[in-house]
Amino acid sequence: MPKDYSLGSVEIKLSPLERFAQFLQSRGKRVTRQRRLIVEQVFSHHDHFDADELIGHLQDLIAQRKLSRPTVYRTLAELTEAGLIRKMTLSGRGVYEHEYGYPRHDHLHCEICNRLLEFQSAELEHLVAEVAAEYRFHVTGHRMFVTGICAECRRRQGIE
Amino acid sequence: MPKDYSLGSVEIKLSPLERFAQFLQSRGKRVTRQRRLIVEQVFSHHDHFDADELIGHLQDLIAQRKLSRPTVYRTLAELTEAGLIRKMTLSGRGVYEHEYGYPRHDHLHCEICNRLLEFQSAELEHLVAEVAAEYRFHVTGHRMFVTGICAECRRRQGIE
DNA sequence: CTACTTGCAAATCATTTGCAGATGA
DNA sequence: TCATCTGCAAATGATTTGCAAGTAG
Repeated sequence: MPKDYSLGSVEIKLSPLERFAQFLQSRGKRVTRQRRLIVEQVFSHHDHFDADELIGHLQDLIAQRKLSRPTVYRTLAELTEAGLIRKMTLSGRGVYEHEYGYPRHDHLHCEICNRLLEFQSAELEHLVAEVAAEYRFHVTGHRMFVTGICAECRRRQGIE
Repeated sequence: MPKDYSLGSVEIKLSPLERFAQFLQSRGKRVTRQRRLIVEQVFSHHDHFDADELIGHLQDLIAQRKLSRPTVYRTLAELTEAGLIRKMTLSGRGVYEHEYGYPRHDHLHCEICNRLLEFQSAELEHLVAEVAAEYRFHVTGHRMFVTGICAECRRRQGIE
């Protein structure tokens, strides 16, 4: 029987915005219009994104000067600190994904379409623990990227 | 019996410089004094390094204008392309390690001392293959980073 | 009120590039 | 010879910062 590497979701008690508000409050920071707008856009759909893509989605607001590029960067950093999103670096630029409400997972990165597929593996977690024990290393996290070509791109390449 | 995650070395028939010369030739490129100096420094000891550290070691030569910063970057790119070294990105900046003459491995990254420990795991390779098969993903490589605190730093922290 | 925020413009910082002179095969 | 290289200075591009004006609590 093949194992299931797919992802479900994790139950959450607060909306991302509520959770962020909580974080901000605990830091003596304020819930501003800009921060609200950004959180809403970020959590409007589950996807990996970089700062430019996010800014692209917020283009209108930026054109109307309701929001600026630096504020987007500042807020992304806060969301990361708050644990709402997770930041990784792909070929030099920051890439983000939801952390709040999503289970821990790792990635398959397609070199052709640049997409990130997610998978979960209990064995991997176990293996990490085993290696760490051997090195007397205290694990706080891990990040695994498998690079290659996804099924779709392989098919497409086969055709072309 | 605990498993062995440590690394040996891989037998090589050519010195890094010879191998690089071969690569350069195949590309119609030249073996210059600068490229020689850089390869020699890079392979003078097994370690992880970034461009600045390497440039630091070559400081004298740079001061004497026998070598320049852009040439170091250019040569690092060529060495990577040649498969002599492997490039990774750690918090935004490029970090390199020997690939030629060293077995495939993954890393434990200490958040305190910033050191990279290497480990090898056949199980990990196997796991990657298994997950990839499930996704019909064609693997070309993988990169795994376990982050945490190394034994030395834990001891030091325990003391302080 | 007033400390935290923001937009703007300018600064950073690692890395890259254009180009005229230098050099390896 | 002469195409490839190199150093220099300047460009890049993502991200960050200083600062005066705006605003949440």
